[in-house]
Amino acid sequence: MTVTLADVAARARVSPATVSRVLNGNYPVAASTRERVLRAVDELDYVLNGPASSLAAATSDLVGILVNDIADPFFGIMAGAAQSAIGEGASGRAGGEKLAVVCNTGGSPERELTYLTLLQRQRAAAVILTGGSLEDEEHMAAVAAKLTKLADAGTRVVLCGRPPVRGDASVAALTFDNRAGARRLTDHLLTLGHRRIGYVAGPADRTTTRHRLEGHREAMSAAGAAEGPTVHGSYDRGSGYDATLELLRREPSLTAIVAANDTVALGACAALRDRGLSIPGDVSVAGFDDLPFSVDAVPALTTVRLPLHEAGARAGRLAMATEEAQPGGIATIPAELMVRASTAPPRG
Amino acid sequence: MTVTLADVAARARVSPATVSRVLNGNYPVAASTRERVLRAVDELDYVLNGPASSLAAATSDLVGILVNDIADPFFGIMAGAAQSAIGEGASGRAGGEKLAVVCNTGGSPERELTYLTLLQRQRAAAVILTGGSLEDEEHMAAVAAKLTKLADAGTRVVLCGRPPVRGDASVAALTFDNRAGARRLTDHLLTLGHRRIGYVAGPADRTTTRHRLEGHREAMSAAGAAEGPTVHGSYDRGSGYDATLELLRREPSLTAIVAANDTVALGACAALRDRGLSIPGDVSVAGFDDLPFSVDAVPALTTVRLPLHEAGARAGRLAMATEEAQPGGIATIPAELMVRASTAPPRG
DNA sequence: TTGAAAGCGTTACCAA
DNA sequence: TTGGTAACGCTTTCAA
Repeated sequence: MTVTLADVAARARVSPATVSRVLNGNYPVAASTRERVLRAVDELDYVLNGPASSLAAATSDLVGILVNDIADPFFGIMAGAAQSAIGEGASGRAGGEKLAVVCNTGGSPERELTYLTLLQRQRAAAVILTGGSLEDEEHMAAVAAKLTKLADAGTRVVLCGRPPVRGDASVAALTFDNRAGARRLTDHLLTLGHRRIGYVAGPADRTTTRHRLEGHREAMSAAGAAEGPTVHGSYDRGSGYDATLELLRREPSLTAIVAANDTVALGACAALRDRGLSIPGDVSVAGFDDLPFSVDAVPALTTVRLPLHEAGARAGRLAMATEEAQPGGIATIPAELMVRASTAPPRG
Repeated sequence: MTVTLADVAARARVSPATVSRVLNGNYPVAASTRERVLRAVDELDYVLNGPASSLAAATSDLVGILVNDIADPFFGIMAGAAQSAIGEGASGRAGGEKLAVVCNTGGSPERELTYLTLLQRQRAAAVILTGGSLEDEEHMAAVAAKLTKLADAGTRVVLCGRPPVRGDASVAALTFDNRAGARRLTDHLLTLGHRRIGYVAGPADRTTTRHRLEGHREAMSAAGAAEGPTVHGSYDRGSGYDATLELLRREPSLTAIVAANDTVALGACAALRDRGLSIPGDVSVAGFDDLPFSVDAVPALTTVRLPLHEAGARAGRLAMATEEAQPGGIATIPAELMVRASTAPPRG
């Protein structure tokens, strides 16, 4: 029923081995032979059997990209960039096409492990984990073990925007300087004269949450400003909305709010509007990330710009083990403050 | 080096066949035997070899989800929902875990076909195509041929938010009523008294673009309103921004703008703000889709709500061939007008 | 440069 | 309920 390599070989009057070599382009094949084979492939409309190929070669052309929330543009941008980088490097087997697969963990540690197992089962060529990690000893150990096993089996592992795995030189990491970013974000508000600053944080048990909060506090104490109220929530808009209302309840005199990411910042803005407060007239808002809609949607939002495209592309290239490949290497992408719109100084 | 089924069998003192049966849960196995096998699996930390399994079973547990733009929350929501639906139906082989893989075509017809080939090569269990399709005879024929081939090979194919393939009863389709949605959106503005309405359309060669534009025009002519200016662009924010400026240039007296989707609508709002126009005081904006940030980000945006979650979940279930699976069936999800915030009537 | 043949690790059919 | 054993379709030495 289905066309196999043998059929193509018969039609081209060569051995299956030769067809395989033509398709993979790894071995020298006479030009005339190659052409005959390719014609046969075309005429028979032959499509390589991936599983069979992967079984024999002990590796597949699947590249897994794990994200915490596929509906969040933050991850979309990184995944898209990584995917492009992977596609460009096309040089593998059978046409060199890699299949970049985006896996949505939804922030659940179980699903994260499940996907890693699934990718391990598929003998994935590479795995890229994006975004912050859960700060749970047991889970981190489980993930670390899994990643080591993957790496040992020949799968390239890259962490992007997630802290490196201690003591594993086979896992490459690319991190964001969350602490410095949050510091600069807060510094900006302090420079404008704000002193009563509230903080909307992410989930308490995530690395990004902790690092950003630490950076914020460093800036506050360095400036001699009293630490304002902090409310934790998940990294989404609804959470930013609720947390902001809570901040205002605790401290009605706030003149600025720092949000753990842009999506949260949007929620904060919505809450402020609903409270009848103008932005940034009454309260200024600052957020992390670099989401495409933040500039337009929120006229006066200060944002730390994370080079998502670049990071994603770089992770993709690392995963493909090309020029930059340095397993075990740790590169940190510095947070770069960028005032996307002038946040106003406090009134009075 | 790596642990195989045979290793597990030896350790559990049973045959490989039995181990396979335990792992797949398809055949009756004595409870005591099962337990012995599972213990061995655990002790050896065995992970099934996916490619080998897929080769022997002639099918894999991969489910492909093609999206036009992974950074667009619209697709993220659909992909996430489909993925959940797929995960729930866990009943397949080897633990029943399906690997949902999201493939980003970037709207490129070539990449769309490439991904379909890749999924065909992987012997994917199902493929879900989301979003509008390019209206190009040649490309549509190529995709239709590919889909038919996939379906013939046992891959379930589902179209979600994309017009059905003519004459192929093996491909299930789930469509949005784009025409009626656009009509109701425009009707809403007309009812408020708007007469000078501009339209920001998507790319000229997409089905969604055409259907929505047709619905808009139907509403205009039915109300006896003169057709306003239309500008085409891609389905992103920057495009909405530019198109809006162009609309205002052509027709400074516009009192309302209809955008082909919410992302575009956000761009339109940004442009209006930059022009010093208040929304909806000077100009009202209406958009398609149901993006999570539209309500908060844009105070007065009228939106046609597409039941994305439901559609995605349903597509996922269709793909899994569970209760609703009706290959060849065509289900249409009606557009439902939902005023998310009161769009204002025109001034004067 | 090409061919022959031995795997690769599972599944599924046929017996027992 | 379990075991034996052909496939499954490709890759890759080893020879020629």
